Amino acid sequence: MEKRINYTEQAALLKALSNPVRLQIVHALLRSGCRNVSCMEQGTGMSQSCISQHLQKLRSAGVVSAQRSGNEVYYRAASQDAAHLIAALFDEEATNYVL
Amino acid sequence: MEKRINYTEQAALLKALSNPVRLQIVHALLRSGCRNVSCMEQGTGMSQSCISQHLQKLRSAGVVSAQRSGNEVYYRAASQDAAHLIAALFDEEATNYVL
DNA sequence: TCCAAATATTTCGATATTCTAATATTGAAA
DNA sequence: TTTCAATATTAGAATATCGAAATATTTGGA
Repeated sequence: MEKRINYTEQAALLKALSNPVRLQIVHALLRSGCRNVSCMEQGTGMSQSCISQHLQKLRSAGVVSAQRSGNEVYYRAASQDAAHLIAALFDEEATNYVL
Repeated sequence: MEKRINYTEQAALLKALSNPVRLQIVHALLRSGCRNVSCMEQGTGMSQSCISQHLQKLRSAGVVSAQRSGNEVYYRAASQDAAHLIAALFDEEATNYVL
């Protein structure tokens, strides 16, 4: 029974994470750091619009999910695969991650 | 002693692998499959020029290395980090990889 | 209702990516 | 030396990405 590999799909995951800002955002979420946009602005030094656009991409890739609470929107890492990948990338334990 | 994280650098590795053709090429190299361009043409269905250009990118990212032998050029996976990452992506053992 | 805070969306210019087609290079063999 | 097979390079069109600026939306509170 051969393992079926979809390179297009896996490449899409890599692509979603292949930007420094997005990578930092997801990593912070996994380590339970920044959860809303304004915090991510601080962390990355990018504009609100820029962060929001990156979060959009991450959402449509299924890497993060969002939940509104009053004025703010709380983001969470939502992909086991992404977590697994990032753990390997940074040589960390995925079991310490929050998702 | 905090771990120093360079998101730009790690994102660059992800980016180098974030294309289906490049991902398949590197995966095949790691599994000791295709080693020269003409074989990769077969495997991916892409043109010779296209493969060659992707190999260029992979080389400048340090993911593969090349060695000429007569008419042909043999490529090899050259990055432990990339191997580690791809092993996680495909849920395989990096110890089975060739590099 | 009106306003302010937090976030999202749209628009736009600059740059990057990807592929094909055409051409160049390299090495071996006739 | 000519030629062929393998690979590399260049050029160009179509499309995607990125970030800033401006504007829109949503929600809670005065």
